[in-house]
Amino acid sequence: MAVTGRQPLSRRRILEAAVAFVDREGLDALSMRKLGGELGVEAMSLYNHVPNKGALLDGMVEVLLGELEVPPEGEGWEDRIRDAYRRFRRLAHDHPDIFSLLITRPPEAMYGVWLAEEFLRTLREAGFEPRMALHAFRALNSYTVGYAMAEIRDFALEPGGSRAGALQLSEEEFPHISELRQHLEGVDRDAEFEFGLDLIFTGLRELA
Amino acid sequence: MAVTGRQPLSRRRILEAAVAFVDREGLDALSMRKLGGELGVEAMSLYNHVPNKGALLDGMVEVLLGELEVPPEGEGWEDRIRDAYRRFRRLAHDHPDIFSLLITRPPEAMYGVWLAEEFLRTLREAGFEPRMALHAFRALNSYTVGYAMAEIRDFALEPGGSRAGALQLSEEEFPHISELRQHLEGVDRDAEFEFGLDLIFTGLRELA
DNA sequence: ATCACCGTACTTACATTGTAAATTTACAGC
DNA sequence: GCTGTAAATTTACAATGTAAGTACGGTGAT
Repeated sequence: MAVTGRQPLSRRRILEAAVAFVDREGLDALSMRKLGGELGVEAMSLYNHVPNKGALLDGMVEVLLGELEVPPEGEGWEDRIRDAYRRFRRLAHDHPDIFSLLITRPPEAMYGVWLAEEFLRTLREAGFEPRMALHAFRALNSYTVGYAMAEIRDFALEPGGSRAGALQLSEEEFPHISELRQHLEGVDRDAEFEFGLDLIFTGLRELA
Repeated sequence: MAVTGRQPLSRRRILEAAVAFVDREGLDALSMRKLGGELGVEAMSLYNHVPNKGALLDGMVEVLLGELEVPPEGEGWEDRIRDAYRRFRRLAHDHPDIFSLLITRPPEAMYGVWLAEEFLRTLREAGFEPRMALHAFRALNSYTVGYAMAEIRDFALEPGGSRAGALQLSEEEFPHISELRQHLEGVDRDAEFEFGLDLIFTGLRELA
């Protein structure tokens, strides 16, 4: 019987299906069998293109970072770098579970080299010493990764996650957190993220 | 036959054993059966004290944060806050896998409230408006979490992880990364972390 | 056309996992 | 002692990652 013309499996197709699946169902739901099912194929067939599940996860991170585009030149170095980090943060929104993978997994390869290279070039051209460029790079990276992760988890262990209103904590015991309540609704996360960048860039101008 | 006088199970004992086990063997190695074995008990016995594995993981995070101590008053607000974040970062070093859990898991309860409360009090007393205190809090949190995670993974996708020397990338393609090579050895992470805090505090003094 | 080959997909199998359900054990108060 | 209750065990099952072996389908050589 003629099989419905399913196109052949490939590493790329598998990774993309996995990303789509995880975006839809969450990382915990991902299993080789279900992913196979998604592609109209048995679980073991995947192993012809991916050595094991770990490599699959790494590949998904690879796909994720593949979505990043280098911002165009000519905006001035600071705006350019801000732009890059905005894009990076957007990845976290678009693919939260895969972004978490990026943070969590001990990396096999260096997915991000070219990205780092671009960043360093921009900073060097802006006049930073190599070592200072590295520090700046890491500071901005750390901040952005941390902020994005906090967003993904909805600022969970901080006062003011969306569910913060749900849990009742006594005003006497936690007066300052309670005080914040009213302010929390109105916080614009884009602006808040941007403010954090402001802090770091201001510091850089001052200290570098 | 008289059983060797094993002390009774308890949530606390289980959580602490789990933390110790994960510190030793890694998070992936943790299973209910092995943890039971660790305590001289069958897997299912654990369920008398912990509803499921998820709750176990949450409890481990709880234990982790329980190790945090509030820095003493009287150092001046900035040093006090720096101190708190140094301690926080140290948690990541002492219990890397559990620290990752803290970042990753969707939280059931707010472990950290009292910590946040303390932080906000300090900032408010230092003269920050509530909203600004929130922004500062989140910025510092994000940075510290991000930096600590990067350390745990050894700055993996950045130029300069410990294994960065291992992979060969052409100097023509990545000149700026290559340029950094020589500087990477000498980077003092404590100092680098501190520098990031400097950046943010400088920004705060300037912008707040 | 036949045959050998080889990569891809499928089948079967197994150890390990989390945990539900039923059962046994151990100890408290009478 | 007997009984009630909490804790520990036993048994069981479905789901997982993946090793090993098998079948298949297309390509190139004869």
